Amino acid sequence: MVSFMKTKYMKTGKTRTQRRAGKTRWKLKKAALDVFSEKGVDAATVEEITEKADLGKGTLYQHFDDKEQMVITLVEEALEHLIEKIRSYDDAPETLDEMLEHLLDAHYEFSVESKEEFLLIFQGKLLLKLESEATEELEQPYIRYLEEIESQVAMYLSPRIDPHKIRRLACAVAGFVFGFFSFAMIGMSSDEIQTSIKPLRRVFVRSLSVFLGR
Amino acid sequence: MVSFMKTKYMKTGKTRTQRRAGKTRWKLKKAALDVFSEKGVDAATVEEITEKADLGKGTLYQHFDDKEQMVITLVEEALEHLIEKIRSYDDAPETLDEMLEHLLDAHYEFSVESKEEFLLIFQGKLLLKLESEATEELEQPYIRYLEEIESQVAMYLSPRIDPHKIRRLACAVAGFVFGFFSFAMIGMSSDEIQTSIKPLRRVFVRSLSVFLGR
DNA sequence: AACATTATTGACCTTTTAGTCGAAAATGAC
DNA sequence: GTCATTTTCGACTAAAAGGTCAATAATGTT
Repeated sequence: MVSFMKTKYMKTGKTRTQRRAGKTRWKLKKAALDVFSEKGVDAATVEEITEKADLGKGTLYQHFDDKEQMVITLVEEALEHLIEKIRSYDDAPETLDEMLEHLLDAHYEFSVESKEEFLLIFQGKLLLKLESEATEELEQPYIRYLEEIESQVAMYLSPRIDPHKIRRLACAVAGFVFGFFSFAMIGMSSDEIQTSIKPLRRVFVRSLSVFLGR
Repeated sequence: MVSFMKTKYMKTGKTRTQRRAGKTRWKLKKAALDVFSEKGVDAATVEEITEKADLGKGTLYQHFDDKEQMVITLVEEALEHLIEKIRSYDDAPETLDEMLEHLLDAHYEFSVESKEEFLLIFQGKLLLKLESEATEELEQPYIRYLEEIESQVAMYLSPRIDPHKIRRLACAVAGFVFGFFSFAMIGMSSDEIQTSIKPLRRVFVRSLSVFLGR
């Protein structure tokens, strides 16, 4: 019988069994993220994931309903991380331009530091447009992400500005970043990408700023 | 025995049998494009395609080696169409700005007129980044597409301009367009997309133009 | 230690799907 | 019309992959 937690586990609130399960879940997510970003969500197989995680196949189904649920979980978390990145800055941007630059930088850094999650977000976005059962569940976190960008930008704008206009701006920022990198990965070396983003960022920011009527 | 073409077929150079086969191939491509853009390349099955084309399964394998080969063919054709769209304009752009605006317009119109091909191009680009056997064969047409943008733009620039800079510009144009629409499709109605692209286009063009040192 | 609970396992079952092939249909040549 | 050639067809095979579950291992409780 479980009754309630023994005193010796009060510190972490977790028994060893729970920690083991937690670690297993983590290993599964890590492996899945790797495989998804490497081969694509659809092409990835459950066995590849469990193999990479060095776990039995059944274990995955202990922790997740199915592959689709797993994708949703990972996309949600990835977008959460991206949002965190967007929210955190060393020193707060003082002008709209600075904020826009920060946004592009945050995306760029995220694409470098968390390449796997970046690729997953990109894939998930595509899945959204394609007929899929999970569309609604998957759409939610993307909306939240766009809203985060909007709210960050809105701070620098008159409250009377057309919300649609801000939405367009958010789409433009997200689209430009994801789109540019995706094309850049085809036609440019990673060095070139790095040196390219700086000057392009400046002009892009300038144009967005103008777009918002500054 | 076939010997050589009879006079009555000299006009088209095709017998009725050949025309039938040609039409069948066309129906297969059309159906595949629909299914690929609707459910995604990976999720699409061969039977869905032949079903939609109202043809037997074996027929597909008469015309294409396999699904992958089919994807490559369709992506190549789609990019060819996009390139044609880029090349054709009512009256030739006179300035760099006009050319850049034309480029964005061409992409936008293409995304509306040939939504299926647009989505396929988008998917193919993603496949490129993911581990895939067809990577090289698929990469080629995308490079050609980027080069087409570059050559269009180069006409308005001093020949001494850094080729890398033009490549960056091409990536930016392609990335912005594909990325923006992809995100716009999540967060905006198609009316909003349409009214959004105009003002964004102008400022984006302006900033690209500045980027090129004009 | 003995027993209860929870987590893990991988052989197994089932469904799906790519790809094949001999038969049938359509067309061409005479 | 008759026979050759090309195209189409769909039942069939084999392989792959998702998902299940009874057995096993690890941990928790007394």
